[in-house]
Amino acid sequence: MEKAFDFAQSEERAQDTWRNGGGFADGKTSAEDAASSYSIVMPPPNVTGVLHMGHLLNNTLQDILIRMAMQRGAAALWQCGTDHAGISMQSKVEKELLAKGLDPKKMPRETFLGHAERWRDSHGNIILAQLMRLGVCCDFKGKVHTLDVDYARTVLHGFVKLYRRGHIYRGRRMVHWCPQSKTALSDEEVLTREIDGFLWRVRYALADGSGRHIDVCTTRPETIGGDVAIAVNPNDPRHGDLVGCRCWRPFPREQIPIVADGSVDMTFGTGALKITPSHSAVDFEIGQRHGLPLREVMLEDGTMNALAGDELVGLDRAEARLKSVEVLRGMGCLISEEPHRSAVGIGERSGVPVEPRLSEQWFLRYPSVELAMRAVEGGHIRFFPDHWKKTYSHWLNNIHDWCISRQLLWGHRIPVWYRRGEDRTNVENLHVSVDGPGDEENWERDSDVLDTWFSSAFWPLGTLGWPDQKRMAEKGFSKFFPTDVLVTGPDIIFFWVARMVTMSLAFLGENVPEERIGEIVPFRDVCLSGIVRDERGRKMSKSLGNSPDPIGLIDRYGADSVRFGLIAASPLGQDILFDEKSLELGRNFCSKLWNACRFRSMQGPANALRNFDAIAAAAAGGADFFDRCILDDLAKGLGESRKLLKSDGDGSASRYDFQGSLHALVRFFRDDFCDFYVELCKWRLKKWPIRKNQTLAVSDLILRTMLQSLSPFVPFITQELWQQLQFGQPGEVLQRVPLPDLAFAIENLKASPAELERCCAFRSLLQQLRSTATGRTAAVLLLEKLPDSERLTDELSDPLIAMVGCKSLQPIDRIPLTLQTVVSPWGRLALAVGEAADGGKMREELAAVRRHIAANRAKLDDEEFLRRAPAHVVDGAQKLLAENLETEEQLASRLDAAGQFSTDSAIG
RNA sequence: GGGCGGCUAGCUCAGCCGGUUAGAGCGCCCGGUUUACAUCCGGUAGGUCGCAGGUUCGAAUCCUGUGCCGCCCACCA
Repeated sequence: MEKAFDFAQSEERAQDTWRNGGGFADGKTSAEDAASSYSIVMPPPNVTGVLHMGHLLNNTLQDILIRMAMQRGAAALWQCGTDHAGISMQSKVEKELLAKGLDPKKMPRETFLGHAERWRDSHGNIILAQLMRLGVCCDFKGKVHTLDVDYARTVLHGFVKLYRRGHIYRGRRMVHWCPQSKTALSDEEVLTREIDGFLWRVRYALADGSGRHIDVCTTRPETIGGDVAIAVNPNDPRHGDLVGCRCWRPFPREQIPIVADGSVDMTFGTGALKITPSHSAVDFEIGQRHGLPLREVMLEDGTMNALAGDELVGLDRAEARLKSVEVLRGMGCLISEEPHRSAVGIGERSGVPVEPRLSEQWFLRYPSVELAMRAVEGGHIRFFPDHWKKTYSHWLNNIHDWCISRQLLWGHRIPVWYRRGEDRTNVENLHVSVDGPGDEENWERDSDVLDTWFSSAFWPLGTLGWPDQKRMAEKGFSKFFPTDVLVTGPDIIFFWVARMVTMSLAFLGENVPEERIGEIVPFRDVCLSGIVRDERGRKMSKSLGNSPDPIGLIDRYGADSVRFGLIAASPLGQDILFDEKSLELGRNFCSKLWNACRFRSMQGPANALRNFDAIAAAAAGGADFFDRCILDDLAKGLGESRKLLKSDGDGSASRYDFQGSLHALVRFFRDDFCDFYVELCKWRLKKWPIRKNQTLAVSDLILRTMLQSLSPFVPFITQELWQQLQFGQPGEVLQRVPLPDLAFAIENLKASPAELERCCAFRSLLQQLRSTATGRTAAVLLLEKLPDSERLTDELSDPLIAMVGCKSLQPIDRIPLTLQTVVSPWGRLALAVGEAADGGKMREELAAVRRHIAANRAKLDDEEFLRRAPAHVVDGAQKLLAENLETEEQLASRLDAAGQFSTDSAIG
């Protein structure tokens, strides 16, 4: 074997092996009928996107789960694909066209879509190719794009169904409008940000010629042209007499009424509110209540129209605000200007303030909301960490109808046709279907497309062929739905997770009784990973430049190290602070794994022993208690690892503790196997050749099992080593090799409780002796053989010496009292270090032990404790007390003797 | 204005349906290359578990209050 692990070469080789050997989770198994199935849908990345750290973490987690399922022999499907990403894709293409000197606004719909499709086809799969570098074994061949013909049919079908059930309707309502993208947005796509601005107090003169006036406070003077009234609270004594009067709008100068409305907050500003129904959702409602007209002063691109006043027309809304202040000041209507912080809606994609705008849109009244809540409350869908279900429920409890139409070109065009030249508001003139009206020439299709998130709400359904029975059968809908787990970020619980639940329940939930909700949810578990932040806790962003290039990291450290590092650094259910240093942990571990296997390969080939059971049999012959104990450790390590990362989909509580699960494997491998067992075996191999095969068989048993268990986490290096050590047939795909039944295989190798205790004692003995020996190479190990102790065999004395780190082992009749002794199976052991024992340190220890003794005695003297505490706790306290008393006695006598004996003379 | 999460060793975090003397990794410091690995091995030091009350024989863990830090939701113009 090579001296070091060459990840670049191994990655390529492993990919070949997986490609040729069915290494991807395409739902197929070698067995005719898999005993179980397991499925995950990958959150489809944006087709415009490039891989970022979040993808890396998220997909590593999914890959671990799916590989584990494959190892269990389950029919495992990991559906991947890409999302067409409506707004961001459209603006990207528009920008490219403008750069080429083409004006996207002036081209026909089809021309623009042609450009977009070409761009998508040439760049769209970059992100999946990048994911492949990470080693993910999703079903690349079965990838789905949300604009694929079949998937699009799913989406349109869903629309039509919901429309027919009365859940989708068209209406002229206030929506969030993005003047940059020139489309409506959903509530979720608008972020609220506190923005520092001003509050202007503006004077409106009464029209009765009395010289009286009413002042309003506003943050948006540019919309004054849209004012159609002033509203005051009917209970406000300051303005009560003005209700019913008319006043002058400053510009364009026109009389508007003063009305009374209970929703006006008397404590804010002057208690008078200017009513601009076309540009404020609240004002719109007030306007409706009072039968006020609408007066729109802004165009869809955010520039002011003629109604805004001669001074403002043509200006952008931001310029118009400044200008309007200037105009008001010139007119003497501006009473004051003070700094004011207010919450402003910002378009999630565009980053510009959105405008409330009245427009004709399609809305979805969410279906199955109640059921979606019950699905989670009843435990049919479980969140990890659990507390996210509160966020989910809170959102479902407070949702408004969803504006699903977008004034874009790129997306699923709404499957609605209007009879040409007829009144669109008349339902008679509407056609809603997936395939359109037969006589299309008489109809005109709705020009809007659907919100991208509307289409992704169908992801688990559509990728499995719903609602087409034939495609569902092909795709294995009955086998793979519901999916087992959804791994994603908590930031899209609203956007995606909750919406998928409502859709699945709505379409599959007809006539399903409550107890079977679990069969119609889109996924059983939702595992929310943290957000990857930089080492200082800041969100990674392009502008900060703190986001490393994932592919660059893979190039430099290797995919396994990146995966390992990310897992090792991500705490359970919290954001992860990414530091490149954590990748070094991964690299170091890979190196350790490589070297341990290299050491094994140096002892001779394992080629005769490809069969696990044969190895187990060879390991059993003549095994000593160290062999039995290391296998016991192995079983414990594996058990711990699996407990923390259960993914059987058997309904038992999983923890999705990836970090803990990996750590349990690493701990066993490094501490128990490499640093203890292998070190021990070095001498056994050297001094006792007759047991070589047996010893190597134990090693092989462990290495095989570890390679398999680690392979979901670090698939490349394990695949490479599996091949190099010839544990499997050439070309064998490691994730397809069934996990051995370890418990059964090592039945003959089970360590007895006594042996385990002895092994454990031996190791703690080593540790005690080492701490004394550290830094003292001249130390000599003393053995005081007791009458009933075992014989210390040659093959154990050498490793003992080596592992303690001393010079030699010397039998002695009586160990001096000054030395700390440990009891071993071969008698009492002590370390003579050639210098006087450290009395100061011993006195410290003695004081500590005495403190413990006092605390323990107090506890055991307390009758309440004895009466109320459970037996095992009392027993424990008693046992501890006894141990401490013994230690105290030993320490005391050593201290006592310290003055009388010198270690040098004892060795002589 | 509501809601959620965090506060444990220098750093990042476990432990939290109460029970022996609070753990890990990294870092620090000390010591080590005898045929896997210095990308390594061994060892030491380091914490009144944010704060204050309460419940209990017993609290990092449960309850109440409170302080910081972060996030999400919300139409005060």
